[in-house]
Amino acid sequence: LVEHLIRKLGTFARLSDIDCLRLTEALAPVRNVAARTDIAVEGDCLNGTQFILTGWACRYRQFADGRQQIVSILLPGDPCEPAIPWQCRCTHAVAALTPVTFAQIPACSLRDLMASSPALEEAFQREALATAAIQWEWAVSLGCRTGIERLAHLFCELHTRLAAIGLADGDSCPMPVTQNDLGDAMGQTSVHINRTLQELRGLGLITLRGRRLTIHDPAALARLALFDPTYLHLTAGAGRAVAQRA
Amino acid sequence: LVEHLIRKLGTFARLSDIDCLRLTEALAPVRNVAARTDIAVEGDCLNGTQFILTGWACRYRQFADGRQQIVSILLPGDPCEPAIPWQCRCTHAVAALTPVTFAQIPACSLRDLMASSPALEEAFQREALATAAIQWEWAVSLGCRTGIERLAHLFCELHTRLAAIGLADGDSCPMPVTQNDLGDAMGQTSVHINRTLQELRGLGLITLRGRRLTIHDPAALARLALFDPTYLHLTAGAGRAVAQRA
DNA sequence: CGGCTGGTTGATTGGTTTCAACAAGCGTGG
DNA sequence: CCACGCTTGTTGAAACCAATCAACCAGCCG
Repeated sequence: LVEHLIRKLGTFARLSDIDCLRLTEALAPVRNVAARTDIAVEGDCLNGTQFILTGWACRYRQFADGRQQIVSILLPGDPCEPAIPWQCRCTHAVAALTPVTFAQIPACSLRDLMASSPALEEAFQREALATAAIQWEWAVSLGCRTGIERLAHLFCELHTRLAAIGLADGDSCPMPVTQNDLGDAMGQTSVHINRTLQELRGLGLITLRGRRLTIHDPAALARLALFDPTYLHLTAGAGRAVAQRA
Repeated sequence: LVEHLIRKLGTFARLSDIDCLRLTEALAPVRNVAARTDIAVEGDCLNGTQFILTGWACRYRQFADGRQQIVSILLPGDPCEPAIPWQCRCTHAVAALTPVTFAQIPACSLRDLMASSPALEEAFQREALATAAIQWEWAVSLGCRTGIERLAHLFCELHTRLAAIGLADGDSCPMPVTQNDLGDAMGQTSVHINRTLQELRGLGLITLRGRRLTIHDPAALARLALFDPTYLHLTAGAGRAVAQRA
């Protein structure tokens, strides 16, 4: 259950068995929620950090007029908020995209963990850096990639992130999101996502069916997407990434 | 010179005089650069964190075909990258928008600072959280705000952030960016920014002239922008913000 | 067998880009 | 001091990408 979290942190620092054990013990209340339910909402006062253990979630903002925007996609091992050992108020809601199990590390436990294990401290801090870079690149996509480039980039990124935690199967990976979700994430309508997907399929680059993505030509997809996996801060060997062969 | 940095961190934790002194001493090499020069470029290997002391900068990505996107605007007191005490590789370039003075805190000094002062540690960590939230909201703007809402939101945010470090003068603040910069930041062309600005002026909401922004109707601007300053994590009293009166 | 969600398609509308030209401000050098 | 060139801002017309609206289909589940 905590396997993916350990795997993810392990890409940022070498964790000892003790570290992993401590981490596991710190995950206080493990909870399950169904797809489409909120894990945290705007205004929540959190005294700890929630981590996604299994399933996919997203950070989003919704306006009164119905518009909504997904600003991050959270995969197993990702924290719902930056992992800092202080109580703070939630500014952007987090919702489950699929059934999700998540757990909280209370602020005090997190402080203990980081104080007692330099490796864990490093891992958390490097994770924060990687997450920030993902967020920057997300803005790049929304700001200046075309429709087809955006989608291609998202697929490259998600596949690479999944591969890093052992959840990709070669050039194939789960993609349990609706076209509506993709639209909310990429700042476009589901109608347009649909047409863009057809274009990607027509180019022979991907197959997306039954909540599963298969990338037929990783190098070409990465080229189209202007995808350079460097920003993910994945150290070599942490799973083969889409474009490392590009 | 370090006044703005201290002011900013001071909004996140109560710093003692000793903390401020130590912080000042840790800022090793202070440097000046002209506008339009790079402070860090993609691939740089940084063994410390750079902080903007005076002037404005931006984080951006540029593609071979000329497209470019500004993903963050950095104001005095802002770190160029998340402040973590580890060497890491720069994934997104940072450039000065105006003449800038900046300084580095070497990784080892940063570690010492955080180890010796819980207040500084808290301030840095809360700063990271606030920065993340700004980045999320940036994605919201790019993804689902209209042209005029985006610009209005940017002005609200920048004014509020400037006010928090004492750089706003009532409803007025510096805005030393070109329409081209605004376009690169908002994912639009400068031509369209120009027309949107005229619309904002026509509504009597703002004046933007001579690198200075004046907000005539803060409440109306915030309403138009769907601006809710909560996400900036500014504790009350840290400077009057645009929409706190909305 | 409904009813629902998610996916697909077509026609129309509209917001932005593009291209092009020109005006205004400003620093520099003749 | 003025002329020049550069950057920045402004305007207009045409082209285009994506949103909107609406209808329809497929699969799934109670």
